[in-house]
Amino acid sequence: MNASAPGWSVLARGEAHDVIVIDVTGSGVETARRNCSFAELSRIIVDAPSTHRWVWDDTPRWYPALLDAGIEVARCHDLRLCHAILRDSALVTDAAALRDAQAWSAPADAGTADDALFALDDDPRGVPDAPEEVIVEFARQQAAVASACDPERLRLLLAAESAGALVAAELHAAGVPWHAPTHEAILAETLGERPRGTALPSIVQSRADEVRAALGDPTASLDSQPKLLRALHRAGVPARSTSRWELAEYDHPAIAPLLVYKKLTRLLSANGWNWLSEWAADGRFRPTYVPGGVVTGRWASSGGGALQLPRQLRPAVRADPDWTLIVADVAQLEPRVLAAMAGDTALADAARGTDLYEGIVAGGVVTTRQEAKIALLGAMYGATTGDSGRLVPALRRAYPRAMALVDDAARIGEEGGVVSTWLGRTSPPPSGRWRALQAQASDADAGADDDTAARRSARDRGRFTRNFVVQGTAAEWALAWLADLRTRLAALPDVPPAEAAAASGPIFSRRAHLAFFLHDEIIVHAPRSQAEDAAAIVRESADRAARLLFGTFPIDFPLDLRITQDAAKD
DNA sequence: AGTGCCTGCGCG
DNA sequence: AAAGCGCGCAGGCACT
Repeated sequence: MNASAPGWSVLARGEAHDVIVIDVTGSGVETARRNCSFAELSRIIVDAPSTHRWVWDDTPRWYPALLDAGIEVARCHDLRLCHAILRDSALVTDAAALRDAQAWSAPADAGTADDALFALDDDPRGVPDAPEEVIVEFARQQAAVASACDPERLRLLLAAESAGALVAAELHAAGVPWHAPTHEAILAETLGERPRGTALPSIVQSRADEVRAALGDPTASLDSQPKLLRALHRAGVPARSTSRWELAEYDHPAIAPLLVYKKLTRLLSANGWNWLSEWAADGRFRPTYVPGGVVTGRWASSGGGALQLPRQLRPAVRADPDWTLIVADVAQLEPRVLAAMAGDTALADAARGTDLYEGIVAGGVVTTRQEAKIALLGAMYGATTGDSGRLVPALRRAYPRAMALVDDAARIGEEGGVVSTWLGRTSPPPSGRWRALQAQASDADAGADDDTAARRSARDRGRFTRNFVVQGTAAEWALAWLADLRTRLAALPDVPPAEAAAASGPIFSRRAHLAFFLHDEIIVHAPRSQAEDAAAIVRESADRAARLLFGTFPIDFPLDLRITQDAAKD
């Protein structure tokens, strides 16, 4: 390889455990091919310029092993993720070849995360990794991009999505610094001392006793929804469900301790001592992130409930000694994205300060911040009734362009069409079942029930496509933020070995690194000496993401950012 | 014993 | 059953 020329290399798996490195031009023309060992591959990657792009079937099958060996990859093209985008994108004029290549439509498989590359058993349930198939798929994708009506946007999306795959692997490798003693203290204070065996912690048991006493039913089951419902009925509480919101409606002495009991058992079962020993025993919480796991382009996760960490446990996210956390989230990401997409300067004006909702109040559209918030959420989610639905018309008058964008997306969805994000991720077409339901309702002999069901499913789909364009574009903004952030953090110098945070692994123990990501929020774990630099990078990356997506349109994405020891909200 | 659905609740 | 989007997970339960 000519180390000075930015380029592309396709990586594939050869016989036994060797790797086939195929140098290609950006348009997919093959220029050189060779076999190598893992050690040789590591050397090739380290020696390549940072602009070189590594093309591979599936990031979780390559990158974890490289990270373990201390090798970082600057740029990649993840064929599985990009296939899914290109196959469905409305920007692509001819996706037939991609749709025919069904082997590339394998869903993300968390089981490939830790083992697949160089594993002894090769039972790849995922996408193909043989050289010929990988090369052909790459060529298909390059052709699809070239044929698109806006190739640059798609290239941006594919690069961002692939960078996200790298970030996901890095987040897993580095982990969230987790302070078990703090977690245990929260559990002890909230639930009571950890019991032996299967007994309930003392405070949980006390609340259960109170509920049963108030019900006059010493054997009432509190954990089985149907049994609890019957016990409530016997005690004169005619609830139809056992959800918190409904139970709170009733005035009965069992309700208050029951609501507490439910809250405590939730903490116990979701993030109790078992969770701690299973997921954070070594001082790091390492969830498996699943880039592209949500149709809108958001990430999903599997294992440990990474995307549901209760705020209550945030204090347990704590920097290592001599390190700090930079905790940053975007204020009102989705409405800002909507303003920019729609070119709605009135909404962008409202967003000018730090609080978009206050901006809407200041514009006289509604009278309180709370109203502004539920109105805007209602507009993006498709609320039609209640407080939210009532306030939406005021928004429609004040911000006609933004509202037209989401209203159009909803109408298209109701009619069975597809909608796209800013960079070209396109919603899936309606299912056969959905189309059949609509067709049935328009039959001459359709009954009123058919009609009702069809209208309802049409509106359901409209709310989905309405939200898709906003949620999906917000996810693109977040990917752009992450991509720039990881690159710039990677350029920070290593700190002296004495300051290393050993649990973060061979790469991330020595400099600031991403530790957590959740839709519109990131946590960076940084040596104290790098905290200010890293925080500046976090802010600058947000600005660069805004410009990358929306150019000169006057919208900003202010961060709530703090440099702290732990992630508790202060 | 394994599966798949339902309810409920955590997160954005 | 929080009006309205997107998720994951635990526990119970009905089914095979």
